Amino acid sequence: MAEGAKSMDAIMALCKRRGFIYQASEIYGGINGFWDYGPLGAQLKKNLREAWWQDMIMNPCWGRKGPNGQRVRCVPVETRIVQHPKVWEASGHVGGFNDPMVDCKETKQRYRYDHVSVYVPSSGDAGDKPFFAFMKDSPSETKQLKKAEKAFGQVRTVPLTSMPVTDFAKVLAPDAEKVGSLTEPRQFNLMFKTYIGATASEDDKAYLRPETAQGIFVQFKNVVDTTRVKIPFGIGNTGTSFRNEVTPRNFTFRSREFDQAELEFFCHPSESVEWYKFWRDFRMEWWKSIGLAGENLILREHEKDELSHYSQGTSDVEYRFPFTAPGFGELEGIAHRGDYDLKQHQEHSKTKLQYFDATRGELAPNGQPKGEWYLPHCIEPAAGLDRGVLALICEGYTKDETRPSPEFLKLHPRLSPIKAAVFPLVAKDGMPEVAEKLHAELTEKFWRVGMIDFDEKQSIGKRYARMDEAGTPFCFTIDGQTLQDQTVTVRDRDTGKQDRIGIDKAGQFLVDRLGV
RNA sequence: GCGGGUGUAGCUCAGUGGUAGAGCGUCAGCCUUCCAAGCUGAAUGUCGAGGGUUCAAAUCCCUUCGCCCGCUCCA
Repeated sequence: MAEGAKSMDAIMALCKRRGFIYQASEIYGGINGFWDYGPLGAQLKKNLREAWWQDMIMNPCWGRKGPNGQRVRCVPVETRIVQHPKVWEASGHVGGFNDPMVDCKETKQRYRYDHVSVYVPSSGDAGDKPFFAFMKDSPSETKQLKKAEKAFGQVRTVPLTSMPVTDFAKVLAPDAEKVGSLTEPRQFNLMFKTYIGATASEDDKAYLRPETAQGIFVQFKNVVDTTRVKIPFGIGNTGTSFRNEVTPRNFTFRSREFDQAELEFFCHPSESVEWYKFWRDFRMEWWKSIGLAGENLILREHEKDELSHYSQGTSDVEYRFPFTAPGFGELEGIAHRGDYDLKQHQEHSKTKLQYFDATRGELAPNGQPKGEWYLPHCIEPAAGLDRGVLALICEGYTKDETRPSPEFLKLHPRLSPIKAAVFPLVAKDGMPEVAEKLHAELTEKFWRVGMIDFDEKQSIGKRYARMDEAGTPFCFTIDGQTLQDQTVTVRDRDTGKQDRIGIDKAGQFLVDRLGV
């Protein structure tokens, strides 16, 4: 790698040191899979969410036109973490959110239940001999085949799922020496359970949502009926989701509680593939625009055999995190979901979710279209905000031993929690007073988008270094010359270079660079 | 869930049975006219937690929790 491998330990240390990310409940020993944001992290994440909201909902795709030649239109919703339990039955999360696994008690291997195959005798009766389990395309396949042929002669292959669990006692696991080491299949349901009502019983069972998207589908009809939206249009939803990950890992990357920013874009089936490509490309461009430009970001189109049965295309925006390198980790999935979700909810809720499109259908005698009822197809760009924050921090984290401040965070000015800092070069000769005035002025102007810092303590070098670690892009310094000609120096975080500008131009300088 | 590693100040770590330490950071004062500079001083510790052995445990034993890595899995 050109810039050398970044150390995740160093990044995590900086995150804590500067107040970006803390372990949740740390003073109680921490809690696996949960992370809190400190002052700078909270602001950074808010800025990321805001950027998403602005560029997806308020001014979708920066005002550009979609494949239909018109401006992209999107509206927001905010739906609840707890929904009717049937929502998750309809969505498929209750049934198949995770695959059952079987464990081998002898080898401690874990296998996906539906991936294990078994050699059985063609005759069907194994007598007192074992069944030989194996994993396709693994060494166990040929090894077990030899044993099975020796035992039975003619063999055939059946999936483990077709065998009664009571027969597991006779199964020789793929890499085991003794028979009967496989546990019964265990269902891992990743959904958090909760109970509604103060006298909670099993009958009151509900779930914390595993994704925000379903809230959109469930309210699709209300949005169409009440807000004069016309297809094609999108509905955005952001918020917290929960998944009981088997293995929370890699800092905040796989957390059990995390925030998503999801858009469901509804369109006519005939235009869905074009919209899919449009969103896929825009979402990639968007991540680049906020600072993930470079070879660490890729758009990966799923292979045909990776696609869900209903999908005509899915791609992931993936970032090369230090812990995934040389591989990549998913930041966002852009999926063509067809009409799968609306159809599911239509069936389960017995509520008509079809859309009446007055611009389509045959022409009536008066020349107007008769209209067409259809279930819209849906394009789903679903981003992980915590993963986004982590990617921004990893990408921004830079180590350069030749600098006076060897560690710094190259955050895009639009995302940086502290937008600028104001320093008196020394805390005397009237400089603090001038600096405080500028600080107040800039705060007044920029508090909506981020913090403006003021610091007069210690040496100027330490103050620059602190701001470098916080990812603050610009520092204004009041010096002796300021008092004579009303100019200040502005220092660039990434280059350390300084320019001198009029003190009255500082605000405009930031406006030009913050993307506000 | 399994295996390996690890846990001492905000951070990085030293401390192998006998008074809890260092560097950096932080804070205060002095100094200082541009890059973690210098001087002086200060604060900060359930030694991850619980139990055991011992006259005495950060140190030995058991249990447990968190984090990191691998397996597995996955957005």
